[in-house]
Amino acid sequence: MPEARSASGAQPVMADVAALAGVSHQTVSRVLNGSPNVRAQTRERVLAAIRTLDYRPNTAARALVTRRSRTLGVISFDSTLYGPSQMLYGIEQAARGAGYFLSIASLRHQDTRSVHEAVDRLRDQAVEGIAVIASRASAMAALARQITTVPMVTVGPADPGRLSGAGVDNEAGARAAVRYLLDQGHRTVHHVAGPDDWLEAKARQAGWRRTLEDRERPVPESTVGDWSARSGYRAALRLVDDPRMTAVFCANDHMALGFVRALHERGRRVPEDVSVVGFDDIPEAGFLNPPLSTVRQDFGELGRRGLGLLLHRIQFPDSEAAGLDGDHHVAIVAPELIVRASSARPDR
Amino acid sequence: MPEARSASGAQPVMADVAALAGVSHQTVSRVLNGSPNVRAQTRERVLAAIRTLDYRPNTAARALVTRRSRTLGVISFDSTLYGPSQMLYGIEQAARGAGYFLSIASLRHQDTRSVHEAVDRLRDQAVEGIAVIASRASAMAALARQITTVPMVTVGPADPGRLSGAGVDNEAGARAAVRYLLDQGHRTVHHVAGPDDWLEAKARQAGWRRTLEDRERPVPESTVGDWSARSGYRAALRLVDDPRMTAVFCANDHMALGFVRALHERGRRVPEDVSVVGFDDIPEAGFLNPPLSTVRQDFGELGRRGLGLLLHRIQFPDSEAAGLDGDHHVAIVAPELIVRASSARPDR
DNA sequence: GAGAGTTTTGTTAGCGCTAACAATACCGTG
DNA sequence: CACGGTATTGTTAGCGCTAACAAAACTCTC
Repeated sequence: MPEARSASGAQPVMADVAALAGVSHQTVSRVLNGSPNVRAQTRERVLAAIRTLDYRPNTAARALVTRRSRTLGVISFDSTLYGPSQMLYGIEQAARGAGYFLSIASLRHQDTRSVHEAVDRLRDQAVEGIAVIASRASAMAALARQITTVPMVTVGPADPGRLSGAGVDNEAGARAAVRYLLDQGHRTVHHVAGPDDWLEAKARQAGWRRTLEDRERPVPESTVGDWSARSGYRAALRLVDDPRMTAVFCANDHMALGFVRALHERGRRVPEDVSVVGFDDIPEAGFLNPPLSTVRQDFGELGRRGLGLLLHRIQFPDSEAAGLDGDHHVAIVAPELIVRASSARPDR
Repeated sequence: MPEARSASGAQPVMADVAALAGVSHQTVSRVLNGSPNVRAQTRERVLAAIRTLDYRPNTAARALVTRRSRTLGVISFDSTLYGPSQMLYGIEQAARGAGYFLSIASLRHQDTRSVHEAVDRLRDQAVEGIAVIASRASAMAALARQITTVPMVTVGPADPGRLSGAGVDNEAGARAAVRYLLDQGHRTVHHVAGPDDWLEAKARQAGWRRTLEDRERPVPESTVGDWSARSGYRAALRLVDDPRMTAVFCANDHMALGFVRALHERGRRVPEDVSVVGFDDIPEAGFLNPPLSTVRQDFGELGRRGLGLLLHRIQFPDSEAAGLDGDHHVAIVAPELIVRASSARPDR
């Protein structure tokens, strides 16, 4: 006979299901957890009872006894950038596919303290792993220093030597962009870099610089922006009067479009007078005025790959045993140059 | 004397802290939960022990006994749109401020089944409330129909009569844009709408249409896009040869920029030949070619307001007692017209 | 059809915490 | 200094579940 509780309005518990199905609660648990040692007929009865009561196992009770929260955490940033939200989506998909819940902690600042707070917040939640969509060298360093038993990966820039993670080969992307511009016949290529402290910015700048050096071209001073269209606009105002500037590689698309805008205002045509190449391939890049040549990164894939790495690490904790200097697995995703109308041969 | 466990490498538990501080575990619990009836000196001893052991309360155990998960859920969508990620960020901030964890469930499709799956997923996690960043009328209807004891709010479009939520007054924004264009001297205003099924799209279209009707202007057939720059581009190709088209109101900025691009390709100047106004005010809107006039919405504020509503609902469950047709609280955020260079008086 | 092996099911304990109550310590008063 | 009241601390039970073991119910063999 069913327990008294079963009729009440409260959430049904396992005992209610057991009573309705005429079995012990342990048998219900076995059905729920896919134990093979349950008679098919019994399983059916239990499943029917579960449906009847619309029973849902209590996650907290389960987590308490199994010591597994089945939750992963993501640390992300306030950002109007296109990339992070795409990566988050990729991560969410992968987490769901693997049967994990996903909890997020976003940061206003990428400083050490905010990062620690976010990690603490997720640890309080007993997440089994953390994916970090971070990019500031300082933030990454803070993470690497924070001793934690929770597996962690980074998603975004490839940062070999610190934490494992999935990253785009930013340097290769930058090289491809610069090489292409030089091949078009430009004497050299100017650069609008991202903020100093960002790994992506550094890698893209390094790729730009090395390509010029390899080909023995003059290396103009690079300008630093903050990823925003506004900062690209400002950078252009500083460079626009230099007649030797015929090609610019901007560290992201938003700065590139701001750059283009300023050139336009000052009467320098794109691409006839100046070629501009961006980075990211935001969805609207092909519909800007003019359509923007850029380097495409597959952010969704990045998120999925990063999460794959994290899951692996959760499953085989020993793979991290090597420690901080060990072989951190880094999944490198190759970027792809997309040529559109904002770049061309120099017009002379 | 400390329990045997305390020396082991495992996570410390409350009993370990109690042993170290020389009190009962209940006193530790009291300190943790801010009970006033603890002697200051005792509290200090306990806090010291907590720090020494780096103790963190077990969320699962807590949730099990209190029946509160201290977790909220967000349902969001795969989207390259600027709005959703901003709203998510606003929500996260507000949730953190209120001491809640935030769990996300994203959807590939906005169909009924996906929506139900997402809700189930969050319910499995025992979230105390759900914020939905949704916009499809069908998805919203599915939500409203899904009987759940979990409080729910929507964030994004104002949808009075169904679920409570925070929304932008899209119709007012559209009216402002159209009124402005008419005031500039345009005979009428064309419209590129968002997808049929989206509430924002409907509201903006309604605002556009009514404003024209109020002023007894001809109402051109509107074109439907999918929010993407590409669809704006295509819409423009269909309209570009109509010489009577001198002003266009696009339902979002991405379509607007695609629209501008197509006009440019076909040799129609913006704003001299055609004025274009968008909606959203994406951060780069001011740096497009030409800078885009648009209607600004404060997505972050929207997220915060929505979450505020949700928290209220969690605290006072009765406020929803009115049922589906009752007084749903809707926080309306007013949008703001931003005039830039993509719009002007008709040039004739 | 008895015995050994294999499924299938049931019973018990306990995960780490808070709620409820019980017990003590402390306070000022008459 | 005994007393009632209050502030502080301790004890016990149980949240809903799974793990470990125990018991029962089937097999199959000879």
